[in-house]
Amino acid sequence: MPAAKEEDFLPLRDSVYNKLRQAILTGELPAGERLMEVHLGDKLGVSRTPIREAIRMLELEGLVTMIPRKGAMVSQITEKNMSDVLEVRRALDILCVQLACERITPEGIDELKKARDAFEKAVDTNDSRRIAQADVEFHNVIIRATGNDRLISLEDSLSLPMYRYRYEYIKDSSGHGNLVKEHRGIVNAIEKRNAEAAAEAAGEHIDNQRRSIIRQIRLDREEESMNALYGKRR
Amino acid sequence: MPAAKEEDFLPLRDSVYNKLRQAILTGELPAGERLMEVHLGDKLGVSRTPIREAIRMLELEGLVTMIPRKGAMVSQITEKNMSDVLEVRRALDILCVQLACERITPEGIDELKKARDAFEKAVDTNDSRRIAQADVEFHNVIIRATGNDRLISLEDSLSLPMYRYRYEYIKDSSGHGNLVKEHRGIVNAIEKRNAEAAAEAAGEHIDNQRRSIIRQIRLDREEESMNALYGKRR
DNA sequence: TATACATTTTCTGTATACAGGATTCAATGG
DNA sequence: CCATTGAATCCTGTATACAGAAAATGTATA
Repeated sequence: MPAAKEEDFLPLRDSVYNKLRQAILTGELPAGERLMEVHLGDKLGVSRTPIREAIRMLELEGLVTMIPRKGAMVSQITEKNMSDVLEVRRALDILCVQLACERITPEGIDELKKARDAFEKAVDTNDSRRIAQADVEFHNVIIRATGNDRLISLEDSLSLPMYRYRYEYIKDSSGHGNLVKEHRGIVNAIEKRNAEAAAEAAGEHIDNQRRSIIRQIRLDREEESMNALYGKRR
Repeated sequence: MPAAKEEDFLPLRDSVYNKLRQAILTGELPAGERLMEVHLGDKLGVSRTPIREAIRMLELEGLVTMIPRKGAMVSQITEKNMSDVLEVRRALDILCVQLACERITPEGIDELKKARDAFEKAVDTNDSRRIAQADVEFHNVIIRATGNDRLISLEDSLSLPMYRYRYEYIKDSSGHGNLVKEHRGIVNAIEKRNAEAAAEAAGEHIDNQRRSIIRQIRLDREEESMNALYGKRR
């Protein structure tokens, strides 16, 4: 046998879950959109059963809201909501770098530096999509270095809701070199295993992110109310 | 109409979810137990559909583990696992008290003091069940005072896995008055809105909890291997 | 006795059927 | 012209049916 190729079986519910998740995060399914089971079913070519199970999962993650006997809808993103998530993420991101300082292996440090360099290269290209991807990978290296599985999965699900604002955030920050500077600071602190400095750098990093995202939400809301004024509500 | 009595409709899936959750946390469904859909179905008098949806939710919470095409089982509690959860909870508990210092209202402080007193009274009775309940309520007051909905629901789901050890932990600590002392420290710090002191007190509180739980897990494991030695495996 | 293979059983995964609550819209009465 | 009611429709909640994978069991052969 060439390699471990077993267990590549993916239940439909998971495939549906991923697709819906993606659609919500990219805005293809906008906030407030109703998720009707039959409709989604024939759009995705599956029956209601996997759809329902996927919705149950999205519900527990907070991406969709259920009203009994009424149905599911894409959760509204409010400033409060996002602010709550960011508050939690701030604490967990700091925990991540602190743990990374204790536990990262030499290979982990190499990996981290590679991720940092890849990120800087991506910034040079000015390709938002690539920058975003490199940014995610950078953070993933740190998160994995904690070795804490629960933390890994929590970070994953708490990052989700803000993916919609990622591009704007990157456009905001990458031009000024802020992101690059912040990443360097984090890497340096972790390499020296200086938990305090790492915590500070990570805290600043997410505070900047918060500012950018909150500003974006306010812009969106403004635009929305303008549209409403001009009767552009669909 | 006498009062708002609407929306007391609870889908079966939620009822099943609660029952299974309870059964897992009380140990009625021990770790490793397979959750078979038809079996649970006729035990609870419902069809497979609500069972499956409840299992999807428990899975995302980490209480059950799925193996594709094999089925679901109650998640094994390992020391690593619990340690991961406690590590995250430590960060979040500290965040809770810090936020509470900023945001708690005068009424919140009253409520907190009441919860503290109720807890002390419960300790006097030496009734573990009652102590546990008062302890949960005490923490809930603090958590609610943060006003952060995401934090509230996360704390809820992160507390779950350790409910199994709660009684032992309380027997460990309440005798020595540790718990009472720690709670007092937390209340004092929050009342003075001294975030730093509150953080320290909360950190110590959960560190003690951790010690007790880890010790308990090791005891359990020892006992288990003894049973295995004597052929008491079922 | 042990091993390999066929068979049967037992579950999960997925689709579909059926019942009842909610919503809509039009007809009717004020 | 507006409010009310009732039927038609839509959609969720729940049950059930069917197909295929995995495990268990049994059987034959070395």
